[in-house]
Amino acid sequence: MEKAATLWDRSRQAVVAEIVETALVLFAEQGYEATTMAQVAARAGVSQRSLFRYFGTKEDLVCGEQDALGELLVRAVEEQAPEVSTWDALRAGFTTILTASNHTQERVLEISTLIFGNASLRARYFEKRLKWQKALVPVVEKRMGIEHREIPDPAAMGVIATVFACVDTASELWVRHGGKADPFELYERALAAVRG
Amino acid sequence: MEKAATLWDRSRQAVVAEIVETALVLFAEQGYEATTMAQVAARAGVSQRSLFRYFGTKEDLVCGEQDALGELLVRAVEEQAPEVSTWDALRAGFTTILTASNHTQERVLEISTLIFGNASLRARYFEKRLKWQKALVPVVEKRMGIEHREIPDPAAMGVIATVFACVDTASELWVRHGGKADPFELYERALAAVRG
DNA sequence: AGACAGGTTGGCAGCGACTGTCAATCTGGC
DNA sequence: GCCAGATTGACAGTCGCTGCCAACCTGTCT
Repeated sequence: MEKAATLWDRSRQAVVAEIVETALVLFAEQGYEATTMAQVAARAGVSQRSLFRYFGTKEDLVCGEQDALGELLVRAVEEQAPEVSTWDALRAGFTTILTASNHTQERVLEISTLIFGNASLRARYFEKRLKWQKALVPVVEKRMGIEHREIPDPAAMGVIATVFACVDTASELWVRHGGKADPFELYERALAAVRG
Repeated sequence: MEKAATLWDRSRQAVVAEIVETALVLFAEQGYEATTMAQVAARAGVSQRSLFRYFGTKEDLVCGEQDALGELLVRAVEEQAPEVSTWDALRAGFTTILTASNHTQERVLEISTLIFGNASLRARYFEKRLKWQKALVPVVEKRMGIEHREIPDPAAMGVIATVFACVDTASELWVRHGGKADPFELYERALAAVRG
């Protein structure tokens, strides 16, 4: 069963990757909004119904991998040594998911540009971001020595939200510079302005 | 023409307010998602087509006034004395729009709870927030003594994004406390944790 | 008063994202 | 080869939203 499951998983993963690829081509050709799910299904050679079974929403065609990245982020922050400051731990987490991404920089830029350029994709990304932030709260609280309650502490939440804010700032500027800027430096400059 | 226009505006505004009221009642009864625009139109006594003319989207039934608040925010920050720090100027802006809102605290809480509890409303709010942030960039750059370029400076953007992050943190916690907490104190605690 | 022009409304048909359902098909294990 | 379970595809339907057109209401000019 083990081997069968993974084999099946691999073939499914290949199908998913191929669908994503055709979708991205179509989005690049005609734009995200102007491309219908029917078109994607037709060109990918699956029925519309199956397409919606693979990707629950149109946005998932672009943002589908973010769940995995979120878990990775939380784990990376968790595994930072206790003497590392909260800020450094969070930055390390983001460094991890950036380097762990198995895409070329061009692909990341393409997808980021797509996301930043479309309202519903931005919304989708934002929702995922919120989940990541929520998952980080206990980790950061522990690191800051704050006891966990049902309603979190504003300090922990504020720090997390701020780091995400600076990451978003850096990402947006990186996209607007067409990838021709160092995202880490942008992040550092944003955070430096905040922390004085 | 002056008087006629305002008279007409007033009647239209009354219609809008009444529609919003019936919509909020329906949302409270059955939830946001489960309420269809057809239901709102029927109970408000207008055609579905006209409902969509008053409110371009379902989300606008809840988030409709945010455009005006955004302009108010930008103006308030702009009008702060130059010797006021950027952080204080931004906080003053948010204080302004909070006190300028012509709703009772209960109504603000009701709407905020609705928004924080639904993904598409959150998305809508987030989009508006992005517009506010964008509009604030030149104002804050000027205040920080940064020359304005086509692609903004990460320092200004980071500061703005951080203030919004802390405002969001405070808002969310305020909602989760059922309004039984001081939102300003929550904001101060979040920002204090960030700025050390 | 009556015709005329402007904007407002309602109904209808349609699009696109998304879902439930059910039959057809494919798969792995006996 | 056959059966059970999973996967797929086709179809119809819901809901948010838009374009279009005819009806209507309002104020104006003659």
